[in-house]
Amino acid sequence: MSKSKTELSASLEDYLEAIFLIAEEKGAARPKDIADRLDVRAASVTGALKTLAEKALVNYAPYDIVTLTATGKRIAKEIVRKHSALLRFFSNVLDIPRKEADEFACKMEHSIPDHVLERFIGFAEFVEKCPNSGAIWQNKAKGYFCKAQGSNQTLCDQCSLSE
Amino acid sequence: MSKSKTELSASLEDYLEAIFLIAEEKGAARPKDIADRLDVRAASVTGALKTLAEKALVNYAPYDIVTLTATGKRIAKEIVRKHSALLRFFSNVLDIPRKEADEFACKMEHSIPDHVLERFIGFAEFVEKCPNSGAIWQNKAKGYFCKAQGSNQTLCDQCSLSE
DNA sequence: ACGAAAAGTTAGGTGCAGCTAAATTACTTC
DNA sequence: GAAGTAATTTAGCTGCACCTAACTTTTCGT
Repeated sequence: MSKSKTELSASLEDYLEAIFLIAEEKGAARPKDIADRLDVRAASVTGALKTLAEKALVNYAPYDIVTLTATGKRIAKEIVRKHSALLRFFSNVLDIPRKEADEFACKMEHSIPDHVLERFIGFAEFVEKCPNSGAIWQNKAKGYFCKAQGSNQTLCDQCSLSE
Repeated sequence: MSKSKTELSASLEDYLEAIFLIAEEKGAARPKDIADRLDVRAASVTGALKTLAEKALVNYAPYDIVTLTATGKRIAKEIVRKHSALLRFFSNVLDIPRKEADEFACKMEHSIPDHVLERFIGFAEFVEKCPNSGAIWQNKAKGYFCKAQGSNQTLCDQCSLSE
């Protein structure tokens, strides 16, 4: 028995995620698509697919189209969820440019504990839903982060940042 | 010339950081201390030290004490700065338990872009310094994250979360 | 339907970062 | 100062994740 333990490396998680997203976009995932998306060579994809097949996360047959098993799909969705949540936080709360936010989310998604993820999500929801605190926050944050465009207006009247 | 490019792996950055912190705590870093701190075997430390010495980041001589070069120290401080900033954010803003916050900071510190780091820092400063928005935020956050201890009081009167 | 081009696979290689086991050096302590 | 113990290093191995080069299979255009 070869480690049925579902402990995936960051790399294998990337493959799973890529397969899932490609399948969503264009129906089915072919090795070439995966290679392009992950910016690796086709040979590397073959290797990864074999490993994932051993773990029963993808259905793989040589020269055939790649699909996720039920388990594989479940795990892929988990990863996508993390990615999306992080992206949302970086974009909406920290106001990081999309591309950069996406890249960093990609790195973090493999190591973030569930527990911490929930906090990120809660935080983003709070900032988005709370028009008072959220708005103050975002404006202050931008003013603070980017003094160039900073107006002097004090949105938060008790705030020591409004010097 | 063997890659004077200062592109360090996450692993090597961990060694650098460990050496720096050990040196701060107890004056000098010995391989054993490093091994204990990073939870690797002594033999692995020797290997890493040789690599770091090649890159002129540590002063290494067999059986001698390990010190950082000026460059090594500069880089180590950068890493520590990132680690501290992330830890602060996770602890003070997201209210993650210390240990977990520390572990996750340890993973993120190697891949976070400067740009993003500054946002985290600004965010933490804002929440800490702004007694109005900050306090509302934190209380709502706790209430939101942890319904078990959630009182019904509405700190933010325009907030749609206070249902 | 056949031949070229594209896609996929295989075989074998690299670098990294860890490991064990065995040898060496340094440190105690009597 | 000799002996035992602890620390360190060396040598060689493993697994991972990528790569290139060469081969095989599939697909497509005419």
